[in-house]
Amino acid sequence: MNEWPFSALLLILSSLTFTLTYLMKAVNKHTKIITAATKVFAQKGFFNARISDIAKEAKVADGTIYLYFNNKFDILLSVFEEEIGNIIVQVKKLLAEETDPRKMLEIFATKHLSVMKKNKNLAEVIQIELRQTNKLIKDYRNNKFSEYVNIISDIIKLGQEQNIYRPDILPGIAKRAFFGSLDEISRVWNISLETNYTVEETASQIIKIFLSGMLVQPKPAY
Amino acid sequence: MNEWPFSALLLILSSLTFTLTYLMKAVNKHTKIITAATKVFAQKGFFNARISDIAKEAKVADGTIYLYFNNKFDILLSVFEEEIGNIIVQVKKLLAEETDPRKMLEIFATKHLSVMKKNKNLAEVIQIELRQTNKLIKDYRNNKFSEYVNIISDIIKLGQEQNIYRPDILPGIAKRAFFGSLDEISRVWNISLETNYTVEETASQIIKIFLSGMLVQPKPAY
DNA sequence: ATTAAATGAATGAATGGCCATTCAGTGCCC
DNA sequence: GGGCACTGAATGGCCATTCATTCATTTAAT
Repeated sequence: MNEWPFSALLLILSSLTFTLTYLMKAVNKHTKIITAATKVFAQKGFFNARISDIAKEAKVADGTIYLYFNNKFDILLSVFEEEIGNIIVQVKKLLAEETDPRKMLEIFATKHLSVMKKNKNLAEVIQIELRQTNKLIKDYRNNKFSEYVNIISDIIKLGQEQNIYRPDILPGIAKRAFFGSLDEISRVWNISLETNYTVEETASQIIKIFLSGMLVQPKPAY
Repeated sequence: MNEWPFSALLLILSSLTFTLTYLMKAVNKHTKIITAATKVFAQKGFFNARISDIAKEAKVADGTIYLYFNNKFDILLSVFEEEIGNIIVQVKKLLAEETDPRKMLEIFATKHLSVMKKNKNLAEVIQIELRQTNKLIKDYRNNKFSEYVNIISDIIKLGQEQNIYRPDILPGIAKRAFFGSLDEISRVWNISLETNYTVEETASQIIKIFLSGMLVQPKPAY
């Protein structure tokens, strides 16, 4: 009776400690492996990356990786889902504070370019490895990638409802064009050694083109 | 004296036959292997493609491939150089007959999309494998790919000289945006099973966006 | 004209290296 | 002392590349 609360406390503490330790360790290892894998995949490409490279980078044993992932391919998928998920959350948060569809597109472009410029490893994984993968998965999996790109078409539809964007623009095509532009630009940033335009300059050019077009004013009929 | 012309004829015929046979065989094998490799790479990806797959597809022995190519990677490069070279020639020929920079962009878009739609194997090799590869080669090799994309910026510069395109558009960025749009669209065509917009519809949308922008008329200041 | 080397293209089975995955073992914590 | 995360050496399969051999064609010799 006297000791019961104490031992209960101990029990709770102990279980709590255990749980925390377990989770922390698990999360840390998991995260460490994901981070390491992102880096290694980006540097060597998926097929040239060795499990032992990832293990070394993450400072775990080769075998440990198989305690957290089923196989090499599974690592790639996890890298992607996790990383693009983060970006989606960030972008949506930024967009929630803006109502002008013109500004919203600019926010998307700026965010995309700055993330890709800052995190070249991630950028390379998304641009190259993801595509490899998509090809295998095709439409079988309704992936995060679609969710990401659909943010663009949602903005365009919103702008059309507000009579800001032309109704004859097909959002399904325009979203591809817009994303493709950003993707190609960040792809080139990643492979070229030269210093480049800033994120802001580039986003501004892209917005200029997509909102107003390349023709001089006043517009000739075309 | 009597027989000389005849034997000379024979000699010519024989040497001709020899040359033709030799060349035909060589060209055929080389071409057959390239064609087979394009198909196999597109279906399985570079790293999953087996030399034996290519050999089987080309109906030659595994070893034969090494009489024409140094190694697997060399095959990939050859596939690319050869195929994109063809496209460049075709596009340049089409463009030579047009002087309006607006029409020229449309021609480029239409040609690119139709080639990529028609030849899905090639499209996949270019879109995915080439990028894999570019990453390894980086700027070490001044490749055909640059030549291809620079066609776009040349058109834009031409248009700027003629005061048709806005001078504040940076051709180096715009070319990436334009190519990226086309590339992303044809990439999606390739992985999705649904029937899509036609080449003409799509090219028209792209041109609409890049020439006049997505904003409604009259343009609000932005 | 016929036969006998010689050339070299083509073959495909064998080699050898690489590496994803496994699993028997270690040590830690309860 | 047993359960657990973790380890890393060993395994086994795969596949690019090689090379001894076959086959077809040309050249040379008689």
